[in-house]
Amino acid sequence: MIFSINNLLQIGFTDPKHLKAVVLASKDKTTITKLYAVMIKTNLSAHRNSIGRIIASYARINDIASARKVFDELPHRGVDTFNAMIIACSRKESPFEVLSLYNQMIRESVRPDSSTFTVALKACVNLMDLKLGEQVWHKAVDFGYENDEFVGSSLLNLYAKCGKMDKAMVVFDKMQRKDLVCWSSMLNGFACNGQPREAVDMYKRMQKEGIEEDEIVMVGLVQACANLGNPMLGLSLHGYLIRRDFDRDVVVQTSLVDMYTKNGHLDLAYQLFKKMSHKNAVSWGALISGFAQNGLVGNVLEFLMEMQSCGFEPDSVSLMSALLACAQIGFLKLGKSIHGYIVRRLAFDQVLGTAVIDMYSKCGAPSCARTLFDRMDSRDLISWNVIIASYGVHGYGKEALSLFLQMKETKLKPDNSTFSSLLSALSHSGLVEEGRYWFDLMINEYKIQPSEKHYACMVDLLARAGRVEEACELINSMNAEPGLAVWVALLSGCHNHGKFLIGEVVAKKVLESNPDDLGIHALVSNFFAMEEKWDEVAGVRKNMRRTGMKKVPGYSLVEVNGDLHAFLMGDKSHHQHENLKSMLDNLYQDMRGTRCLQKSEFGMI
DNA sequence: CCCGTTGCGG
Repeated sequence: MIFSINNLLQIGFTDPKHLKAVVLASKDKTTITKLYAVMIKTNLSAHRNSIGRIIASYARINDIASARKVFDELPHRGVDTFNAMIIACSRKESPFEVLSLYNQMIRESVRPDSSTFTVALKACVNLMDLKLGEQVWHKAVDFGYENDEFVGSSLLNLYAKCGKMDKAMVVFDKMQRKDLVCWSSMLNGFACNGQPREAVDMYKRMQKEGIEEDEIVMVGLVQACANLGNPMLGLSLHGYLIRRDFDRDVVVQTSLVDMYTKNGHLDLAYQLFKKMSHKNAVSWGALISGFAQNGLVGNVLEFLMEMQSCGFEPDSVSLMSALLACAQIGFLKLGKSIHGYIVRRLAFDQVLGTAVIDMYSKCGAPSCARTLFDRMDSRDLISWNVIIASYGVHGYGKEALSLFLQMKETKLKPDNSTFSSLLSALSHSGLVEEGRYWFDLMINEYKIQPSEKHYACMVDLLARAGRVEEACELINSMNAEPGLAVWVALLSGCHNHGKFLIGEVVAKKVLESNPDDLGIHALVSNFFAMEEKWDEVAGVRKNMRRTGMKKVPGYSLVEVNGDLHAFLMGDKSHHQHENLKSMLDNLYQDMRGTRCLQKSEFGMI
């Protein structure tokens, strides 16, 4: 039976059967308010969940304040009214309100049900509060919801989002009944926690048990494929998605675009993107960030403009990619205007602010970076890491250390990248003793196991200062087999300080790992040249020509009034080449004349 | 009522 609202408002309604039709039909505030007034007058308001439906109606039109008013005016609140209010707050993403209502229920001895616990757990996920979530779960068990699929999948999701896949796995295996959401929570959890192999295993297990998959499960699988670094697997998955007709979903398409860019197939990513009939801001973000991560700066800027012409204003994700692109090529002028746009149109928050600061640092304006860093409202771990790295790469080891000491005064705990930046800064400034001191403290006080990067920094630090033997001792103390970066740092030290005997062994080690970097081969070649071992030099040179090296040699890029000028080794194509060459010759003569030129005399920009 | 896409650092 269908009733029109006006009809019901006229005749009044006394039958609970009217409720569903009434509330479903109410789409504007005035009607809902009228309905509420009628309900209060009739005995219907006493009917189970009639008021809950009014609250839900207000929530549906996003008028939480009215919903709250109705809720607060009620003399007696049952589980359904509480749930309606809790779900309304959950839609609005107000986890604190959700949990406050949940606590109120417990206090007033209103028995929560499955949906109460489900939504309360989701609030804990939003807050990333594992401890609180586990408390809610224990309460759910007390009330007999241990085997509820909704509560169970929320718990799995809590563990997944907090990076506790081991705990999730224990719960999952003990679950008596699992719905599709439970499976996708696990699969997506593995995919998002850097365990793509386990995600694929989970999918295989699903197939073995005959579970019917959906788009959401497939998104997790695509993400796993993106991180597996197996482009062929990604291609065949895409084929499967087409055959199963799962490829028409925007989210599936966007995750495929992301997968292709992560696997280096930018052409396929763009082809797919072009074919998408509905693109959202996230799709644009995936495309732009994919090209930015692969260093294709021109495309990033082009897409950013195309995005605008399609009616999407640049958001924080696309601008972050644009800033990364500017940082890569030193495009200070564009970086500055993006900074301006962010201040005017968005917010200079922690994440965007840090990206801007990093951009200034990489574009050769470390003092701008520092000024912005000091002006930030709040700084997270990455902000500190960026500013410490900024001083390091510009050769200000002492300042990097001083900022590190300031960071120690905050609540933030330095992590392995903080120490990477610090040690690298100390290394480039020749602060050997400080480097040794903080390296030891990192291990003993901060309990951070030194990684390959840290060892490479330390070997660089010692070898650069000519303490090659000490560097060798450090390498011998390593648990794992040293990687290429360590040997290159050591060889560089041997080259600069004429350590023939050690260098020869190290050069062999470097060549053994078949580096695809031209610069490394050049270093080995230069080392042999210093030893006047011309046969070896010829061998390395021949090898360089024979095997196409992946990494192109370094080149300088200078921006003048918004125009970019690139200079490659031996490249004479610049229109002012002769002028530039004589200018550089003059500068070089001047510098040789000024014997004790200090770095600080260059000043900061 | 529970699960899905993009994003700052070495």
